[in-house]
Amino acid sequence: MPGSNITLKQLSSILGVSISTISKALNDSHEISDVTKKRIVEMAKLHNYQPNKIAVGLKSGKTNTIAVVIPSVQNSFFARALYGIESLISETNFNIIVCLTKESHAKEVETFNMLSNGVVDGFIVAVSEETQNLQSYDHFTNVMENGKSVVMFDRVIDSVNCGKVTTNDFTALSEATQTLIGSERKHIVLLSTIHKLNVGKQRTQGYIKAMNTAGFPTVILESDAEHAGAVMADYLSSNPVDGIIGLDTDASLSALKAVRLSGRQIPKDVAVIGYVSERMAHNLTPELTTINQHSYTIGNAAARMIVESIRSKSKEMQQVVVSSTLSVRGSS
Amino acid sequence: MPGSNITLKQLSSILGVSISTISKALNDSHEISDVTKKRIVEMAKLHNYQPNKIAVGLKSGKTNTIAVVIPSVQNSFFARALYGIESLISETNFNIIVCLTKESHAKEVETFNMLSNGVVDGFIVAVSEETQNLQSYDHFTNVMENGKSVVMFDRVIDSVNCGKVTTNDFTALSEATQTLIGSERKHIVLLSTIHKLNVGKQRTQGYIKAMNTAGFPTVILESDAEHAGAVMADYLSSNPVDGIIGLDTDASLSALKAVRLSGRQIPKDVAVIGYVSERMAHNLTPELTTINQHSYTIGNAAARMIVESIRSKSKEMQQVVVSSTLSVRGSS
DNA sequence: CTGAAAGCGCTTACAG
DNA sequence: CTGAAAGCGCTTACAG
Repeated sequence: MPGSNITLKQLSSILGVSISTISKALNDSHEISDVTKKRIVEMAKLHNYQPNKIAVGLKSGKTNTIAVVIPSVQNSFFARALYGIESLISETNFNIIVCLTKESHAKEVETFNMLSNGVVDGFIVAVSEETQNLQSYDHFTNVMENGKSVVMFDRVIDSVNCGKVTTNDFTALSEATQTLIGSERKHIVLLSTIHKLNVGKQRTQGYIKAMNTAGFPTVILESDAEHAGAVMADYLSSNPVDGIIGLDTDASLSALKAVRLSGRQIPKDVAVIGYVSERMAHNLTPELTTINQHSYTIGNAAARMIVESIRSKSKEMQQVVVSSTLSVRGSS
Repeated sequence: MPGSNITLKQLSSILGVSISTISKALNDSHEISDVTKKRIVEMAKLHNYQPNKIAVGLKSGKTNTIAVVIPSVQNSFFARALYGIESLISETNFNIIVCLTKESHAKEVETFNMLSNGVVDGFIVAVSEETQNLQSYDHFTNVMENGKSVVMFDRVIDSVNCGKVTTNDFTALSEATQTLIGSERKHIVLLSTIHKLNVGKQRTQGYIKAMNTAGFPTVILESDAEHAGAVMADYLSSNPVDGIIGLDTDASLSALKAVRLSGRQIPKDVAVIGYVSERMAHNLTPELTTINQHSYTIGNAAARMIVESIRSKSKEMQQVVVSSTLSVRGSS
């Protein structure tokens, strides 16, 4: 079908029937007789008629589009969560617009303002680091006041009253720490490059709790991603260490490398547990024991929640927790 | 500002000025006097007026939205290419809709049909494996006939006359092979899990060319991702091998593992070159020599191309090649 | 310089 | 059962 897409108006002049009748027929209205319905549907198919979504959106006030606002897609957690979101959404009549904030508050605010009027029906968001630090949440409440649904996942703000999907970070870390303690480790170090994020704080608390319960001193090393390896190496050079927990991918990989360079054996001398993707865990030497966040499931749950929220227009906000699990491999 | 977004109509009744005047004032038309312009702009700001993008889109026939249709976002190449696309797009007044085909032809076709009428102005696409196999390209030509711009990257169809961003796969492989030959390797094996893709075929040709020139026999092992390790191990167990090139991430990781399990040393006994992300390359033991595709640059170029194409409405299609480079690390 | 009118492509009360 | 009219929120010729 060359040329631009055919419209109801054009169809109307072809068929000699009014636009309203055509619209109703194509939407299978009971008002229209089966005979004309059939005629219209056939002609529409012949001309490959596709309703203009923009026009439908303007009329209905719904766009069937959801914004996914996340810090990055390089991070395997977000990549896989996005996959989970997309998988669920693609089974509905919604589309997703993806916006990457790169941890910038300004970018996040701009995105919300840009999309809130007419472009999307709701937002799935993992809050940027900068927004968490600035504690500036007006862009969330503004769009909610304008009737848009909001669901946060992983990076969540307690004080904003929206849908939430999280993981049990506190418990996951406390259990992982207990596992190390159970295998006779005493000098367990925590390495983190995400101490500024709420998730990082939660995880750290879980570690502290388990260590306190066991009566062991806590050692918490915090650094940016670039220097994590050096920080770890430095500590290793003059302290006893028989266990390390990496709180995020950068910390985990840095820890492995630092131990390797120090000449110690994993897991004989030092056991390591970390956060990396399944695929990477399998390809490290030795394979890394990981805390698995089930990112796909988290994304899926967030998508399901926002679709339900938009469809039901209900104001009550759900909260879902997807538990992390420990996948024990060669490093512990 | 509680309640729903304010419209020109509401602004009009507040200010006692016609809708047309307000529209012109906000679009800074020279037709409007500075005095009223100022009054209107101030009031609009006070009420946090945001133009309804859907209405603007319907009127103008432009949506300022671009579809990015890719097989996956788990694959680090596509994740990083998407990052490159998003980075450029976010500096313009365009948005991106992301759709993941999971290598399914049906999903790809559905996406193009769904978005072609009114939702997006153009498509950036990396063609799915199934579409390449079926050689069924009508969904591309249809949207182009409807006036939408199309830019393909990485996964490209020669016979479709659209914008294209590719890499020099043939040359990159032939150079990588020559590098191994230059360091006295003779028995160089190619391992691939992407032999069904055009990129895979191109790369393989580059390898064959270099081996033929050197007068060495080619050995090409093809497998799905799941069995690549076993295929490689099997070959290693009864043949001389002093070099391996992995044509994709799965093949590269499988090759490393198979060599390791065979007890041979990398790079002393067997040199390995592969395709994995920079980050993963650094965290493998030994660090992997890689062919670096510059995915960010590729995504960036594709995004720039489609924005230019939409803005200029020109029909002439560009073709850009972003060269891959060899990053030599410990494995070769 | 300002405003009334038409129109983008639809849907949906309301008449007939 | 079919159609004319209004309207979603804008922009832009065209009048005045």
